[in-house]
Amino acid sequence: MAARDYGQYCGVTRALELVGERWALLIVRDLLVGPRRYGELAAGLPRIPSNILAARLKELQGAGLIRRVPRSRVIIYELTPYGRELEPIVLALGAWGFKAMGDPRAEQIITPDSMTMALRTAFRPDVAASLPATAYGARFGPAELLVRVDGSTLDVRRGDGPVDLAFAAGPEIRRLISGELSPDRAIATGVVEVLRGHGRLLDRFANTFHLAA
Amino acid sequence: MAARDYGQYCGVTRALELVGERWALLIVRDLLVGPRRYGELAAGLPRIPSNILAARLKELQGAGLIRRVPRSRVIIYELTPYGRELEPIVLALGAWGFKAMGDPRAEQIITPDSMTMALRTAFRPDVAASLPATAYGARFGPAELLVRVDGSTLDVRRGDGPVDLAFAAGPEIRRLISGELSPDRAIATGVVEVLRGHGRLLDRFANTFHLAA
DNA sequence: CGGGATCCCTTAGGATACTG
DNA sequence: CAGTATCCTAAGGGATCCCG
Repeated sequence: MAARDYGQYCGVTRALELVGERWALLIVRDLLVGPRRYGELAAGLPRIPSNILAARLKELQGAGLIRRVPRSRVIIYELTPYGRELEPIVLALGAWGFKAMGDPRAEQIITPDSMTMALRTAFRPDVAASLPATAYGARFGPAELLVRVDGSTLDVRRGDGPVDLAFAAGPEIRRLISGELSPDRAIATGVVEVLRGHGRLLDRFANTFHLAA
Repeated sequence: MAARDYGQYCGVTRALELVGERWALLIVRDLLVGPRRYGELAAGLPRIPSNILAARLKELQGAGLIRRVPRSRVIIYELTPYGRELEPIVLALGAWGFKAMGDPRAEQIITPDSMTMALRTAFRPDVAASLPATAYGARFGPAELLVRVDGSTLDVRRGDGPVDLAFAAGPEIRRLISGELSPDRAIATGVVEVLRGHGRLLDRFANTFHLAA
């Protein structure tokens, strides 16, 4: 239960003792999107063995990063304030790792929560502030996200709703975010399929969400 | 050799595949201080098995984070630009982990490189800019650091030199950095032992280096 | 002596099945 | 649905040895 320690009195080692174990930071990533039930976490991390998920949840709880809250017959896990302080770090790791993402391999999936965090990472509030409020419906495989940008604020949630532009895309969306692929070509090559609204709005999307590659 | 993957197409998972393995980020931490030889890395990470150190160095090299440079009969390891981009992340992890550091346990050590990174984490350039240039000689157990603050720049290196204030301290120095312990009381209780110069300068030190607990 | 490689053993982690 | 229990593999730990 006590995580393996590094034997050093150092902030970095302490941090790694708390969230350095395999899967731990991915659980945090998903909980940053919102409180989740055990089954939801398992669904968002399809390759995690259930015993490991259970063990990590206990460790994170013991470390004061998450709370286990019974809510009307079901149990939900949510981040404590201390756990939520990891948000900038997780986002920074996402931006850093983004640069090393090659092309997607067949077995690699995109989950709603990971995509939500990716959008948060790529969001450019200053750019968004100068654009009209826009709602996007983004479908990535089975994940349907409602992305609302209003001024410099971003709200991403699951499900759909009234949107200005609805589109479907595969993992190749990465090349749109990185600027390797223009919105025009993304549509022309079928990387992005416009479902509703005018394709021109994909320009706005690409301007609002951008990450260096 | 290929790190175990998470099966997700996501920046965070990619980052963890590159630096999420045990010890990896600590190697990066030490290399952020400067290029190091194999033996120096091993000395700074006393509990790492040598086969693991060798394996991590190969993985980090394969991932393009570090370079293996032969230099006049010896081999040194240094970060690539991509590896150096981890600096803000490592510092942020250090600051976050700092809050969860309890009191030091007997077997926990302080290494020169970890202390250097801790000072970088705690450094407040804006505060320093309004103070006179100052050189500190800080001894933490066996580690002797020369800490030079000039305007908003910080330079930490090993060894000593001409300083305005020289002091020795144990791991309890943490409580000075966090503000739990005033400089006066740090000296009075023996947490900090002034070796040279005027103890008043410890005020300046505590103002220059501060981390929330 | 620096820079590893090898051996053996322990334990975390993965796959799967099972239970309150 | 929310986890345990079990079994097995592979990564990590510790010591020692090797090679240029």
